[in-house]
Amino acid sequence: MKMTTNASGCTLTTENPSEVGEKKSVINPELWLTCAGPLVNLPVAGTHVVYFPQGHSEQVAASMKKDVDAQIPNYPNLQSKMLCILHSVTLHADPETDDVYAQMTLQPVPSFDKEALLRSDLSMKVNKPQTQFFCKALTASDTSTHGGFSVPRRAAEKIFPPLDFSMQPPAQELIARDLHDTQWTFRHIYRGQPKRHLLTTGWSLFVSGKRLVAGDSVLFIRDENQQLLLGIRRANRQPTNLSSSVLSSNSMHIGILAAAAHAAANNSPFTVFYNPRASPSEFVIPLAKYYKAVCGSQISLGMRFRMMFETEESGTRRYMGTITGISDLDPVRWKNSQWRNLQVGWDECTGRDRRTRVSVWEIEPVTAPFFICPTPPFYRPKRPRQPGMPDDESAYLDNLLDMSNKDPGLSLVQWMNMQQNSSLANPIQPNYLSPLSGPVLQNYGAPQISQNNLQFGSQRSTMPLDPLQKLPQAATMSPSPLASL
Amino acid sequence: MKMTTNASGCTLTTENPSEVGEKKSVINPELWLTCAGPLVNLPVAGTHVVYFPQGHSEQVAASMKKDVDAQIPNYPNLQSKMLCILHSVTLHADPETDDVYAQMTLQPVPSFDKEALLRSDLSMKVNKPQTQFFCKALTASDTSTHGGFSVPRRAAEKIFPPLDFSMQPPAQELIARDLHDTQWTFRHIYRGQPKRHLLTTGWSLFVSGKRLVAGDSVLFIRDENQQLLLGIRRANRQPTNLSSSVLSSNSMHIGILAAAAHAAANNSPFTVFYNPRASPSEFVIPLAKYYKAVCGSQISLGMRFRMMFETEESGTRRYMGTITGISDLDPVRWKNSQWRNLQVGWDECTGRDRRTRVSVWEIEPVTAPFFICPTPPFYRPKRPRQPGMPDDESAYLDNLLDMSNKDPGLSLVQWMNMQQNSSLANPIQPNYLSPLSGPVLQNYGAPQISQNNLQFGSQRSTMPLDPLQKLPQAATMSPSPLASL
DNA sequence: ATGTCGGCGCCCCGCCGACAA
DNA sequence: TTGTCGGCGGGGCGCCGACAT
Repeated sequence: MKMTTNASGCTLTTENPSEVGEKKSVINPELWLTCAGPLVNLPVAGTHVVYFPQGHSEQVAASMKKDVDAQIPNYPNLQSKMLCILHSVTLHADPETDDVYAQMTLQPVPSFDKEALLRSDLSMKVNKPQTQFFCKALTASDTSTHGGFSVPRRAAEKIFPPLDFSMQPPAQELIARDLHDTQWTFRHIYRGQPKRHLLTTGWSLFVSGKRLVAGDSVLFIRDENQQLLLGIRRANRQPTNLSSSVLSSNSMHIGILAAAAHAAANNSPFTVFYNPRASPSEFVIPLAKYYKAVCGSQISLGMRFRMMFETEESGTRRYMGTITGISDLDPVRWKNSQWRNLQVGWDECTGRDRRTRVSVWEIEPVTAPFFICPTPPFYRPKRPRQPGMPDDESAYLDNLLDMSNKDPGLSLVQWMNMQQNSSLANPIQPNYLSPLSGPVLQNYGAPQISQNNLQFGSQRSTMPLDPLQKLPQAATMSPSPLASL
Repeated sequence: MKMTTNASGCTLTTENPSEVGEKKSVINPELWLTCAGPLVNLPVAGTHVVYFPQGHSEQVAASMKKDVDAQIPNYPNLQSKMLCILHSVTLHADPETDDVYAQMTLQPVPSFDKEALLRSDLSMKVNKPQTQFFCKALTASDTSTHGGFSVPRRAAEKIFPPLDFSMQPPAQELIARDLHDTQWTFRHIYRGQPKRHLLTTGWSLFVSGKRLVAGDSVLFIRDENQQLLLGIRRANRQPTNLSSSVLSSNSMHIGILAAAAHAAANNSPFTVFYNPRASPSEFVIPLAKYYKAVCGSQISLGMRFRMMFETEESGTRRYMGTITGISDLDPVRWKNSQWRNLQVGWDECTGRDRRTRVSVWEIEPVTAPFFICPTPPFYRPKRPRQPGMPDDESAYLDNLLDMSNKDPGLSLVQWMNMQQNSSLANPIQPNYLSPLSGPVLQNYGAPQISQNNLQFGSQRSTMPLDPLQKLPQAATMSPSPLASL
């Protein structure tokens, strides 16, 4: 198994040749991430994550273009979320379609400690190397057999090696490798009236080889060795495998739930696949991201927030929205789940995916104006929190713990209670509770928390020692209540 | 849902447009069966079948090119076989690869009666319409862009409409439809020196459209309306979906077992997919086929048998073999399962698939010579059974019941006991037990059998009325023991 | 009987600048 | 700045019979 070590010292397992067969190539992580899109943030191997079976099931439903309707057995011991150690993350690309996906090995753990939270938070900072790239949606001319590919001027100047403009016309041979390490060669020429950058010879082979059509996107990046890499993103989000021909949609959903339930009961490892472009929402969330979102924010009806969306050109853009409801997405199967339990409205059209439900860790709360939120419980004169603004890292971490130790805002218990008890009639009047009880992270005496049924995962098995961490057995903290409370 | 009724009055559900999407075409059953191969025998909707989760799991493993190795939770209440009603059979073809597969809806039932057995036996006789067809493996010349398709002389004369030989050269336009009802047109010409049948114009579009390579096969059939249909069979049995990118192999296996266990516990319907060309063995067996094989034959070490194999040209051929062992394929997970529990050796090379393990219903026992089988328990002077020989139907059915009522040979209980108790040291000496007890089918007083744990499926739930059958509630018979005895 | 190849006609792939949006 | 098109040259697709097996 090949490991790459990034700047932070965290390891990212990229490919397991023994499992994929004779394939010897290693997926380039930068290229994989660029293909996955600007919003995808893979958790780092060795850190703690929160796994949502409901979201996992949702991704399969999206891949199959089918609802989760059929009768699926209840797994009463299966939580709506599971605290896990992420043992490995391997990057893959479908050899037929070039669709990127990740394979993650998770192992449920009953609780986490301070260091795990710190490590998770640290890992979130170093995940995305900001590689130089460009991404263009293919036009009808680009994909027709009549001609080549028209390269946007800025893109060519930023990514491609500089041309020798003493030549007439200036031209060079470009060699780029895709996710499977296949080489593609193109003739890059600067000609025409007015002058423009074009890819000619070799381009049609690429289009037909990848079966690209107008609307699909192609992207080029330069890695740290100045090597040219290229990837594709298909436009039509229609699932190719309408019916799986191997397993019924029902069996797939059952398989996911049963595998998770079995792993939870035995604290044993299990494997999931994450397809970034199949479904809009991630279902394996870094612990720190989850923790900060759930413990660090007040969620209330009428609350204003911002959220990131992907633009056509693979950029990001924030849209403003308002929380219009807090309710279970599936009150029958997943009661009191935090998975997409916020109903939202948007100030403007958010493009293709009009999401009406999001999870709390997907949004950035905006400090409410005084007439809506007269006593902001998060107001700190000395260190105001600006969600979404990059801070000095040490200050940020300090802030994270500071928040937990001194001013946790709503505890999770309060928040969950609020969810259950609040009447959702008035969308303007905020109906959160003011912070009353002590901070969660000060509860170092774990037993009483355990009695209160506040642990992640299964209660009947004792916590196995995490093989990846040799931490002193400090006090464990369990700030999250069970959804089945 | 479109239903077609064949000669016997049995219905075969062919396609469910609402589930596949906007696709309105109905899969032609004859074409589907021809593509599936001569050995495939689909059970008929409305009849009883025996479902083997182990075989189902095996097919998924073959599709994924992966062993069933990972830790899979035990389902102690899941039998190695389940008696089911087959509610529906819908035929499908992968839109990308044209691979044929069938979707079956099964519902566990605890027992069956005499009429169910008769209906199952009847349904086996009417399944295969012997359509006229030809099948040719494509040569390098057939698939190259240099030329067209060379049609074997006999094939063209048998399947294609006759040419007008007054023309110079004789030629016509052929229109054939594939499994998706897509029309393909070819120029059929009789020319060259020596004269031969060729498909020219249109052929290369077909080859590139289906992505055929040398070694793949193409087949043409004429349906009852004299319409030309065509299908393909790919040569390389390498699974296209090496890694599923949606579900881990482990979750798939768990999904199969959990779905079957849930259905068995609740006597509720569940759905399976059967890929005829992914794995060599069927895992949904008509009840009568299973019953005749298990109750109608003696199985012993050293026993001689014949078995059908598919030839290169989509024909059938029998190979002779010897039973060299009787043992569990998976003694840990599937103890005392009848799934491929016979180890066999072959007299000659059986071609590509050298199967070393088969199930008893896959073979045709050959009456052993006297020096090996001194007291053949099946010897009936008045009506000797000739396995594999087509009999008069009424006589055959009579024989089936006759056998059950008067001379069942080994009862299943005896046979299972034999499996467990026999020492397998001597491969020549037959070590079966001689028939001792009375016939199973005479045990009409079901309760005592139920006490002996001889029922299919779950015991705790009562048998739900089969909605497809309005049979008089005759006495039920339960000849099969549980594998977990 | 049929797989492969040389010959060769012509279609269309693909490179070019001219426009226009 | 860049999407589309007419022009047009040449490579290869594809039809033919000649062989060989």
